[in-house]
Amino acid sequence: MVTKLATNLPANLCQKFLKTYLNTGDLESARHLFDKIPQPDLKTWTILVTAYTKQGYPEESIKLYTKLRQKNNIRVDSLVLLSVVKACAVLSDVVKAKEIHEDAIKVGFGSDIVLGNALIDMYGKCRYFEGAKRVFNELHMKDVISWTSMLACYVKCGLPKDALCVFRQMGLNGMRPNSITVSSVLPACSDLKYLNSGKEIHGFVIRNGMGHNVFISSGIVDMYANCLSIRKAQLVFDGMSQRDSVSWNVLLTSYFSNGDCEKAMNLFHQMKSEGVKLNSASWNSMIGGCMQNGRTEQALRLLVQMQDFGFKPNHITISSVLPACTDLESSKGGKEIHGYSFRHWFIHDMMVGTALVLMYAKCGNLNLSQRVFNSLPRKDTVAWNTIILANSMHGKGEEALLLFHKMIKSGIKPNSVTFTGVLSGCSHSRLVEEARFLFESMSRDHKIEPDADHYSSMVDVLSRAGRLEEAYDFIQKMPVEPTAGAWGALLGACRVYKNVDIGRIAAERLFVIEPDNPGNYVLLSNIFVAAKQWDNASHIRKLMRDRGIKKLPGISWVQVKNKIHSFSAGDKRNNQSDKIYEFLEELGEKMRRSGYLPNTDFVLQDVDQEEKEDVLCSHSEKLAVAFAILNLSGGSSICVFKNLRVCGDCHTAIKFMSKIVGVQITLRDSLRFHHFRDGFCSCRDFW
DNA sequence: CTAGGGTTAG
Repeated sequence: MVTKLATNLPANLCQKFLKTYLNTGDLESARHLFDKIPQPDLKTWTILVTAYTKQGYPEESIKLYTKLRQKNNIRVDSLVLLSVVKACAVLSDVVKAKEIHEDAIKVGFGSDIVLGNALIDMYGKCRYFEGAKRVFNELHMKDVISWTSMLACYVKCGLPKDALCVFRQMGLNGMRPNSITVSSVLPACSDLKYLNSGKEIHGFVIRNGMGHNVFISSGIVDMYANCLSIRKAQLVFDGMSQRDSVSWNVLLTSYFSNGDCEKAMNLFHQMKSEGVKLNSASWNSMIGGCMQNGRTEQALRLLVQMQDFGFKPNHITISSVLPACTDLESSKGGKEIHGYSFRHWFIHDMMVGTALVLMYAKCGNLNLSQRVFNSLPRKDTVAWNTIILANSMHGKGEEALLLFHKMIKSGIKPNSVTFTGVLSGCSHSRLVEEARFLFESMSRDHKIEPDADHYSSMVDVLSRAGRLEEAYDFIQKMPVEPTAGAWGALLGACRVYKNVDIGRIAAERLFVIEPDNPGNYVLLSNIFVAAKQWDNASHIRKLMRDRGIKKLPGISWVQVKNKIHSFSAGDKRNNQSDKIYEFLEELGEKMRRSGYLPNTDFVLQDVDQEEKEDVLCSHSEKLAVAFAILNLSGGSSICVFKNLRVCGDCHTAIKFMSKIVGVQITLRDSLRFHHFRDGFCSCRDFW
């Protein structure tokens, strides 16, 4: 009835009907009516845009606003902008944020402090501090909210130093921080581990009687846990006049981030027995804490318990527990979680989506990873970083580069992790010049100073490309202290390229930086063996014995019919062991005939040639691959996981296997994925 | 009318 009349109704009556629908929450009828109005005026548009934002449909709000902008006869005002700014903040969509900012400039928001503040907040939520800074500088007058929003923006963007700077400046400008300012600045002290600044703010809180605010006191607990000790944090917590669930959750999280899982568990029991009202966040803290401390199984058990207590896992729960599915060991639980996120529409949450992209990539399925990424409604920096990293992990350096350029083109700003991802892609695909260009463009074009990780990545790029002297030269000239990562990359390449001199230097540095890492000793010993320097090799092995360092046992595992089967070198525990060794021997014959030469440089023991070949034959990855091939039952691809780097001989052998048996073999080692197909590996033999 | 605590990437 109403919609039929709409074409004839005066504007103010239409608005009245619209409001009536909206008051009862009937967005659908409201939209229906709106669509029937021939020439809605700005006020009518604003009513609907605001309604969409308020009722939790930010996408619709922005869509409608975009439509409005296309109308040449209507100029947007600050009221409608305010609504759409809020919507954009919820979505944290930088691209849209910039467009809306442009519109706001046309309107001239400079004296509209409310719109200006909302814009700063929006940019903060989008993690785009440059935009926020521009708005902040353009504001003619600034109030506490302007300063606080700017400060919070810096914290969100990972720039705690700038946040503290804003905090000091607002004092100099005669602006008094309020309780929200204080609770926003505390995490900055926490991040920087600036105990003195933290104490200073604690003093300010006490002097101004803000100590009773739970937001603030919880922030102080967190600050002390990060900057000083969990004991001091506990003391402050004990002295708090008021505590809510969040205060308890903060302390709980602090114990976990201190690695004290036992204390955290105890605290959780205490919470239950003292009748503290548990909420989803308490369970999320427990699950997230267990995950960060490698207690995968416990996290999955808590996930079940949480539901027994009547709490539904939410998108935060899912994001934090999804990494549990990246090892095949927990793949069963992982599949359940995956199904759960589908059923509950968490797939559309950016963080869940991003965690899924990573999960699929880490499980060896780059295709699905890419598909989830493509289906993401919006892609932020973290999402792009993840897909770039996923491609790099799988040896797709060119794709990683392509994605990087796409990211820039779509208006998403790269951060330091982005460059770690692309550079690692370059190193796995031998893209030396591309990497050099990227590395130089970091500070020049993107204002990101390379850190130790980026320098290590460059060492890795040069090393894997076989430019060992250049890499060594680069290490010596780099302005930051070379990390174990840098020397490790160089040492690994020295094994591949059989360079004794540089390998020895790199290893000696590593023996100082990480004396307990057995991998370095093994690598150097392998290098000596390959160069037939038996004495040096046995010297290294003696060094290992003297220092009590044990070689980490290599373990490979593979899933066959929903069960995980794991293998160690020479393993005969599997009930198909006889068949496996028989098969490998048979296969070895065929391989030799097509040109395979066992490379005994990769054997540590002092045994004769024939025995060495036997040892090679029984490496865990070969056993797992053989087992998987024997149990293919019609399939054409297998996926094997190994805890250490793949052995060089196994790498060659598996290439032959893929050709002779005609299967696709995916092998994930500690560093990356190898995709073997028809006698070739995706890593192009630079593993 | 505008700002705050637990979650995602190495």
